[in-house]
Amino acid sequence: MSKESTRPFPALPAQIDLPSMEHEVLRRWTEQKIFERSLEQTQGGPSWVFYEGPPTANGTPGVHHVEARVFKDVFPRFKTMKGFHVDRKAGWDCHGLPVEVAVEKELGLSGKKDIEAFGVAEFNARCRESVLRNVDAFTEMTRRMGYWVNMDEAYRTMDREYVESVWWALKQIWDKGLLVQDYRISPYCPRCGTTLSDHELAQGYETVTDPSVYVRFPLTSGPLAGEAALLVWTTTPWTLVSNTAVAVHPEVEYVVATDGSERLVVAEPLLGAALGEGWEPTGQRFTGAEMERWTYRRPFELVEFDTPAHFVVLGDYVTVEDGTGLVHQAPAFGADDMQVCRAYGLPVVNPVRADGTFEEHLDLVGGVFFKTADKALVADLKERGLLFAHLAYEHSYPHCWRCHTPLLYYAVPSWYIRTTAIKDQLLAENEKTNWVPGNVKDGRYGEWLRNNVDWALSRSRYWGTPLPIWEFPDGRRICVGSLKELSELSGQDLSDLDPHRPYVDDIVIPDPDADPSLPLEQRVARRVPEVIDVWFDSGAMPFAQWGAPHRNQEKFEANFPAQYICEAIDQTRGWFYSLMAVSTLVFGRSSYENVVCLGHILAEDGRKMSKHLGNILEPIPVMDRHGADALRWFMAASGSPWMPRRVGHTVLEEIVRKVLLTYYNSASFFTLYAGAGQGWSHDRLADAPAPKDRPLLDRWLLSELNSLVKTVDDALERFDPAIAGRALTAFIDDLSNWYVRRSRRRFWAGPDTPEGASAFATLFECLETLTLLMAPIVPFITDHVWQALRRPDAPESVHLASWPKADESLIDPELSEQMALVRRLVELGRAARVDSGQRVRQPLARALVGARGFEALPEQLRAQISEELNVVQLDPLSVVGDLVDYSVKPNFRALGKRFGKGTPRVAQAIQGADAKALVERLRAEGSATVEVDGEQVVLSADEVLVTEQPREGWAVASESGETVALDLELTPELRRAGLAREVVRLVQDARKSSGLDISDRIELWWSSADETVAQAMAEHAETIGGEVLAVSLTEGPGADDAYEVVSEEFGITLRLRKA
RNA sequence: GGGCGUAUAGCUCAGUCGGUUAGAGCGCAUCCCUGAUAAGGAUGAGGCCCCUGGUUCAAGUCCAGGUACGCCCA
Repeated sequence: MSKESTRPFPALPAQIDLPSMEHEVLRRWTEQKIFERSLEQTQGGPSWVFYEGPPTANGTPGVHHVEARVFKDVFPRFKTMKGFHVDRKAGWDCHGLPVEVAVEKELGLSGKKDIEAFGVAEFNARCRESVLRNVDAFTEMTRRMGYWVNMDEAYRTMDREYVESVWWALKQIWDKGLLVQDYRISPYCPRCGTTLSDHELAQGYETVTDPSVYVRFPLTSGPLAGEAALLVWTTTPWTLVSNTAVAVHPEVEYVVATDGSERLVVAEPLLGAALGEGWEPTGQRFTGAEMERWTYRRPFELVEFDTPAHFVVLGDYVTVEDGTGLVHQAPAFGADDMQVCRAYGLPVVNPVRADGTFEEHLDLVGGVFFKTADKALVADLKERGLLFAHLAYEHSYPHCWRCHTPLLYYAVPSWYIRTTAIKDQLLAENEKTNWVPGNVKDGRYGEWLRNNVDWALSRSRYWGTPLPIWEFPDGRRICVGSLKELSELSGQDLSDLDPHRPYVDDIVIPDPDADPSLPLEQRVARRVPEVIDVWFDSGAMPFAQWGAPHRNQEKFEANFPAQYICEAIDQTRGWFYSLMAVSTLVFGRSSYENVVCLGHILAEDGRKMSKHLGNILEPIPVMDRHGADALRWFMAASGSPWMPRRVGHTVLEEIVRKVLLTYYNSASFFTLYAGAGQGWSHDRLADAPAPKDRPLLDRWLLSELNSLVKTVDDALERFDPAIAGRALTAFIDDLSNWYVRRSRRRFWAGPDTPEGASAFATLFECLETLTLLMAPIVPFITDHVWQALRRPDAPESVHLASWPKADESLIDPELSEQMALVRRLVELGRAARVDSGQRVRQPLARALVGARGFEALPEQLRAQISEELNVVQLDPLSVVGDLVDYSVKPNFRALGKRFGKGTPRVAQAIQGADAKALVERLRAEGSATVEVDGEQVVLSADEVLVTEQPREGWAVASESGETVALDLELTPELRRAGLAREVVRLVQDARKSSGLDISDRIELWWSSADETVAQAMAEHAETIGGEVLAVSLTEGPGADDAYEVVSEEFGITLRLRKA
């Protein structure tokens, strides 16, 4: 026997302050380097790759950040316990507009002009600083919540090595011809001369009145050429100058209508709304598809078109909500227009200059501000007889949030990645991906992929990865894949260059073949001004986190692809997409196999958390109040993680009480008794009876435990910790509120008795395994409990231990069923007790039970019922014979299988049969016949549900065909036994309130004027003495210094003192 | 406007393969326990399973349509 195995069993005090326990555990993890050791320990094992989706280091972390971080922690811990090596490299997303906006606010700047006046170098330095500040806040939260991730070697998307990797990837895409420049329609403020982000756009909607004009476009080809005109509606007459086409919906029906003098084409559903009174359909009708490529005469001949245009095109986005169902197309001023016209190879004609005015040379509108031009244009249309109607139209139109200038949707040259070229590949990669929950794959994400549009990559901003494209004055372009390459091209050593603006903008690439007599500017390539979409940064993380391929190429290869990633649902079009797209573009395959997407976290009031609403829950204060474990359990195992969930103090308190403290109290109970008296130690496990030789209660718990291991393991393998959590909660409840409660006496008896030996072994084994199973979800409390419970040769931390395996031989479904019946019967008995007004301490003579399976219950299980209900005898209801009423119901589940359509008739026959006769035959012969439509049908016992109830004189409770009836007749003997129980309780109370230790022996005196009490005391002296650890039990007043209890209710005075 | 999701007790949520007495926790009411005890437990009340239609011997569960809400996108 080793020295350590004889140590007194360490106690877990009944009271525990969870947050301070967690701080202590955190300290120990750091001191003993538990995380590092868990990685070393699995070094040789198979690797399981996890990618950290970098949180945007913008703003401080909120509880919603805890959600994904819990999931990012639970599965790596689980896999680690299973022997996998799970490298966990943290990362921070550093670039992007939100960072810029925050810094702008800090500096009191407003817009790009301000930033440039302030200086891009200084501005970007401030952005970097802001990011670092927030990284610190995230680091602290991450540590506090127990998320094990290597933050010392975190990747940062703003680091030189990272940017270089991104450049490399862009060059791969460039080399494949998929990185191209094209127009992009962006909201644009002509006064500020800048495009606006979606976020800025949302702030600037104002209600304005615009002209609403209906214009005739006379047809020049097709069946209606020269006879009719298309009627087109627009609220932006100034765009008619650039009219390029007219879009119709392919499936909408268009009709020709006439007022007797002219013919117009409109969508049928809008006929009345667009034309008003006096117009009749001519009967001619066409689907949109039939009208494709009909040509028409354009409204204005002010600008040149170098390619054929001005015909009908098909667009799915056309609606018949308002207007005429025929939509004027000006691709320079509308995203839909751009997309539709591009598909027809139509040109992008844009006569509006960057300041919002029309080009000077144009007739009618030259030099006029775009909005101001409406008036002259409408007047001209009217004069030429093209204007059909002119109304005022009030609607909400975006304005610049800064200067209130109406915005222009404007074609701005922009860089795109032609993801549409790899769409099929993306769909194929998605097919191979395991999505949790599964519906995202074909739903939200699949839908997004199927409607894939090219990735608009460039941003006209400052704080981002600069687009590494250099351009010569003659238009030749070079895409640069590394600083080394840039050094070679530029002829200077740039290995220390900060690859951000403005420094990178200063690097020029000389043209070796250029005529040296030209001015310098004409002989060098300069970088294009844009930076790239931050989503590309994060999508590049599989290789960029290692700086690959410029460095650590082998690390990248060993960690690609990932087995697991996880973020909230809003990342479907964000990181989930960029990660898959970048890898598919560069390597031809996706970079992840399993992806879990979580629902959002809401405030307790069901709304989004926002400063404005004042319903924000700060993560660290929450964890310091309820504990990180409670928050982790909530995130992992409460409700359904795929759905939006509300978090607040109430739910967390419930988790603490219901799950964490119940678990902890069971462990604390165990250590209390294991440390009492002679004590229990791990070497006793070897002496304990084999599981199959233990009492049924123990075998039941071990059966439940091993089922639990299977359930939890299976659930975690399927990335569903909520299922695991529910099973764990149920087991904890079984353990605490049935096993421990029913076994108290055996623990009290100590580990030296045969029953005690089993009880200690069983409870220890269950707590040990339960602790392992809970460890990935609630790593603090489990490691704390582990310290008290662990065997001498067990690892120092539960997180260094191995995941348990289920012992299937201990799973006994029949026993499980039987115990479930026992517990249902106990509940019925308790209900009957409550009805009868007889408290449980008063023994009753007997209970009668009517329930399927009752007669087959082993004696040990019946004893559980009679002890729990405190009845002397337990009998089947049938013993009272004629005093029982029977009722029968059809068991549809069983009947349905056999009779199908005939089920209702058989069911009716059962309900109509003589219940008593039917039951008696079923009991006697195992089958019975009923008549159905003149035929005899033989029924088996399980096709009929029997309920039996005694007629009178009993306290009865009955549910779902199961009945418990209590005999309420009290004999004097039973009353005395009840009194003895009351006395025991009084003494136990007194022991406690007089401060005695649980194993202290006492001297006990009693006196009573009641003859019945005296008789009870005499009769039950031995039992009472044993229960309360009395070395003596004497009638009389007792010692003066003894502790006294007087019970008027039972007419007895008791005195006790430590022996 | 499009896509996706959700709707079950006052509240938050489970509900397996479709089976006829739909569950849990919180809250509420009434109690119990008092050697796990600043805890714990029992019992009870409380249901248009969103609506309409369909499939089926049988629908909270499957199908279609609608309504409401949420998210993403326009």
